[in-house]
Amino acid sequence: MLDPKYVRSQPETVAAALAVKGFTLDIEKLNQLGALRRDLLEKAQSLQAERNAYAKSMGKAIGEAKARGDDIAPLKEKGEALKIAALKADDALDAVQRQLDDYLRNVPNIPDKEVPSGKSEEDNVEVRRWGQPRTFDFDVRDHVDLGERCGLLDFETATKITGSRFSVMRGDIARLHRALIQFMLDTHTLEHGYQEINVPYIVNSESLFGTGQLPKFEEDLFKLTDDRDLYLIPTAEVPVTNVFRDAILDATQLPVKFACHSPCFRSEAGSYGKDTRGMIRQHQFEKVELVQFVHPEKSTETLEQLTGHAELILQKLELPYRTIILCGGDLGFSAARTYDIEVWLPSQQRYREISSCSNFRDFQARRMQARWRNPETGKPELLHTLNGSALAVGRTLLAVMENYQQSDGSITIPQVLQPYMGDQISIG
RNA sequence: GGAGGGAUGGCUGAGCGGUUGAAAGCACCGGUCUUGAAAACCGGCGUAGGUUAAUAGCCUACCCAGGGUUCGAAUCCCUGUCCCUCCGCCA
Repeated sequence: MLDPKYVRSQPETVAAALAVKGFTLDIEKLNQLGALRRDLLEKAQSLQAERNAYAKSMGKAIGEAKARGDDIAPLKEKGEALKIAALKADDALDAVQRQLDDYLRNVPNIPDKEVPSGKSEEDNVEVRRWGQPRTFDFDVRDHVDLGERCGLLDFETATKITGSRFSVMRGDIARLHRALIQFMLDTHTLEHGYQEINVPYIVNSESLFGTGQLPKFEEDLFKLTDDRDLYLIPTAEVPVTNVFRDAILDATQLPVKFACHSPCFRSEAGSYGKDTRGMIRQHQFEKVELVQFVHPEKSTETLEQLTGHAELILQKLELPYRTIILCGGDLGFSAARTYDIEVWLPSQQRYREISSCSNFRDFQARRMQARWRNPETGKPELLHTLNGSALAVGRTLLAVMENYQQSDGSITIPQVLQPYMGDQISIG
């Protein structure tokens, strides 16, 4: 959520910034509701003050009246009238406040100044490229063919068990998948100073509101049908970021850096017919996620570091990639700036997204009330939150399969993964 | 699943219908004292919103959350959430 005070005081500036994201801020509506709210608030508060003062005076008055044997009913009458007036004023205020909240909760984060303008992914800007796509002297297979050939990647069985957009992995492919997870977690915990964390894969709606998936994007989620208001996580970002919901951290604790492996569940409603082949877009996939909580002045540089941590995984795996900065129109609801990392897929002859690293500034922190105590002021202030995939495991697996395939359909295991595979060097 | 007991400020913990935004202790900050520190003593010390030039005052809300009773609720009632103890079941 944006700071309501900031929106109120600089509506034109906010509106201009949000336009980059393709969002039209209804200044008229905000001004109107804001002015109305202020009037109603003042009215409600002064009525309440009157009511409180009267109630306070009543303690003594009733005692005295009783001592004299007087009827106390007349004394209560005025109190009753004040109560009714105050409740009425509260109701009027609540109605306006709710409208204002509903509106503000659905306003996206303001993009950084450096974010390029643009409507869609066409307008994203490449910032760097690493590695040279390999040239093959044979016809490349995609991961589906490669998996079928060794019999260890099976989409048909998954369809039988559950439905479309699921997969079954067996044997060395399942092991390679697991090796990738171990490798990623070890790299981030041992080399980049992240603490490994394991969290629930089912979360409540408050957590989803905190990170910004709710209220706007409920259709992307799997919701449990019992009456407990729970959802499967679409990303570990949700439980891990909410670790510090309603918390006040000490300045000495910062930065907090978590690395989390988890499955992710996405309904993929609205992506029918898109990436239907293979494991690019699945309802269930696994991911190693990095999450950081930092001092507000550090988040800009932290995003660069965090993106670098994700890139290093691809470098160690020797997979060619490029990094792009998302344009305003492609930027997510909660993000102020996002870098996507795209890995080279020989079967598609193009780069495909394998990681997304974002700075949310105080947007999520405000929704979650995740704060730190500033020693300079002694006051709690909002943190900045960031996260990034490092990496999406399923997509990394298929990138390894395709980039490391041999003419006979076997797959060479990248050097850094061999220790995690019992020094095995090839699959199939 | 059954039977009980809880939830109060950064922490511990009183209060159980009216001068309680909340005793007391700890922690923290400022001061006195001291060569320095500790101890002792004095003072301060929640968050959010409104008003305001103001981080000054004043006002409002908040004692798990949401409803209710009452002129008046941290205190009484209802619902929910979470925690604890015992029994049962269970990976």
